[in-house]
Amino acid sequence: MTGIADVAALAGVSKATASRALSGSGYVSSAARERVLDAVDRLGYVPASNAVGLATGRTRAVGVIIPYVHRWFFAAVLEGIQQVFLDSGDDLLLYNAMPGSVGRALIFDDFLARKRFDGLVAVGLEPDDAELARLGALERPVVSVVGEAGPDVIAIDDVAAVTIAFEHLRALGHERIAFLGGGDPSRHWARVDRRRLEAFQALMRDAGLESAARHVPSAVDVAGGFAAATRLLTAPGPRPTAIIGTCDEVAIGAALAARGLGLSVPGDVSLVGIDDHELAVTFGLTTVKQSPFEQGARAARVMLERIAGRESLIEGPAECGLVLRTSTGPA
Amino acid sequence: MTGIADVAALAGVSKATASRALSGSGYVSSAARERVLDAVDRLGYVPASNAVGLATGRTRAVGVIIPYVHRWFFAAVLEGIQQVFLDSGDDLLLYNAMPGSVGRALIFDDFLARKRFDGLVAVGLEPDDAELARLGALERPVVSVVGEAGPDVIAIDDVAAVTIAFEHLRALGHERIAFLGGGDPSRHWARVDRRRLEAFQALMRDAGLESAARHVPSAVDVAGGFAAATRLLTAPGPRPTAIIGTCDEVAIGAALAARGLGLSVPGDVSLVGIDDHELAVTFGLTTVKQSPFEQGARAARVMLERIAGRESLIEGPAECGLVLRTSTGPA
DNA sequence: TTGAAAGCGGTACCAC
DNA sequence: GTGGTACCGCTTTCAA
Repeated sequence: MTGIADVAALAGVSKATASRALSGSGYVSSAARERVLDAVDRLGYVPASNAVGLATGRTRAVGVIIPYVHRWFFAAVLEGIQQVFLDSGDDLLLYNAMPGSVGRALIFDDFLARKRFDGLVAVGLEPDDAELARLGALERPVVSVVGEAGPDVIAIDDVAAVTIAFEHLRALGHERIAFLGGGDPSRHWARVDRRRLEAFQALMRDAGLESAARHVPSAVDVAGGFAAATRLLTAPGPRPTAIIGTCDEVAIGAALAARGLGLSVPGDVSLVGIDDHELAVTFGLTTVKQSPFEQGARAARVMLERIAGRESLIEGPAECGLVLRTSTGPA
Repeated sequence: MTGIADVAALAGVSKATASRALSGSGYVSSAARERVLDAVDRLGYVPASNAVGLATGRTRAVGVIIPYVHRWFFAAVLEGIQQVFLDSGDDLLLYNAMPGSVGRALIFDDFLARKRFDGLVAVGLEPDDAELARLGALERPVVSVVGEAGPDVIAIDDVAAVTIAFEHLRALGHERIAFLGGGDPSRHWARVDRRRLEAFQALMRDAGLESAARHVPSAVDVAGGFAAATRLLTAPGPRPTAIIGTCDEVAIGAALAARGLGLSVPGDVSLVGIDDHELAVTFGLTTVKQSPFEQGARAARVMLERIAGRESLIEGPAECGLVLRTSTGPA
């Protein structure tokens, strides 16, 4: 292995000078610097990161703890995070902490304790108290995307998102509106999902439409939305004229269910989601768009600030806004 | 920070003994071991991994280089890999190397060169020559899942998979069969996709059905399948009675296209995919199932062997087999 | 502006 | 069995 000693030797300087020349800190004559840099690429020298880490106390790595990777939202967040760290030069340690899994316990009990990172980005974590304590013990910055694992949180305003969907439907004249989601039996996404449900209920109440409100709990994925919508649309009594899905996957499930039942969208029932999932365009789904990729990137940038010891503020909630497609129409 | 010196002091032994007691190598009296272990959890001692790394030359981390994270297949592989490393105790470094991106170049030029891992799992990598050279320079084991970045490759046999789909359709009496995929304009998944296309063409030829074969290139996702199927099904001339999608996402796109055109599945057209995507069941898609999660897990286990210096063999291609649902029927 | 040397936190060889 | 000690490769005083 070629180390900094080799570089120093080839450049005819001491290790100390070589180190300074490379880190850019401290005085080095430009002549010396030149020779060092030259030696570096003659030898193809790459600093041993654990040696650097040992000496500086910094790891130049960031941890990302995330419940799933196979859901659209999470995958996009992860890619956004990665992109920023790719050009800050930080390595990314992945911790896939599925709620309730043994793996998750291992991560909190063992992996995080090793502190192989300078900071931790928590995505949709929804930690319990014990987990929160672990995060605190880290003594390292924690930035969250959706879910509240510390002071720095990046997420859309769920109430605002639901309000946008709701008002769009109201403007089209809908009154019998249903909400799919909230109370996912598997308890994932629980907090976000519940916030959205409560926002919906409040909105209906304030509009004097409380009795026209419907709600079917749904697992937060396509199959869940399909099942929930099937129940909703085959239930006795007047059929709702519009459905809000707690996210696009649920709304897409609802679209499939409606088609399966021979119902036309938006003729018989209008559909709105939240997300702007990659499939939303294929399904013509009207939705409240958000950008998980951008949220991940923003979280990563905030993390870089925190690691650098800067306390710059987070500038408000992440953006979201209506994207009109063909799944909504007049009541 | 509490180090091994503190543990040794509290246990009343030397650093050397403490180290031995913890690593389990070398002679330590059980009395001493007991006291050390005791000290460890009184102090909540966790070894500093970079110090360990410096001293041993091992990182206790594994890199995973993967083109995407937001596709079903890749996400599942990643989760499979993570699961195994979670209980081997190895950290997982993620390198999201999207083909053609600047990030990918950075990864190959800078990140990998740091060698912060004991081995690298390459998922669907399809590296070019320069990239392959970089991997070689790593001097660390490389295990691939789909794509050929070294001697150890875990993947299904694409020819076998296509043959299964083909023979299923033939048994139902289909002759005008189309293949969607192959020649993805974005050039991702290029090798796999092409292998499947060629297998299809050979099969049709051998069955004397060459002139009944159709082929429409498709991007390897739902939107791509939708577009390709729409073209195929609205083209002049006799309509194919069956379609093989290069993967389930493409086949699902085709299902949506068929419905959009008022065609019934499988009445007017039968559909088969490859994968058993999580949406396949919702769409009733008949498919050649494979398990990317299991492939990832297997790759991780092989990696553990290689890191340990063992040369155990890979036991043949990953499994795949037909899953019958409702998207295929008699010609 | 530069170099010697003392760590950083472990591991492992070697003598006792 | 156990302890002293020389590294692992780099950064960072401190003195020159």
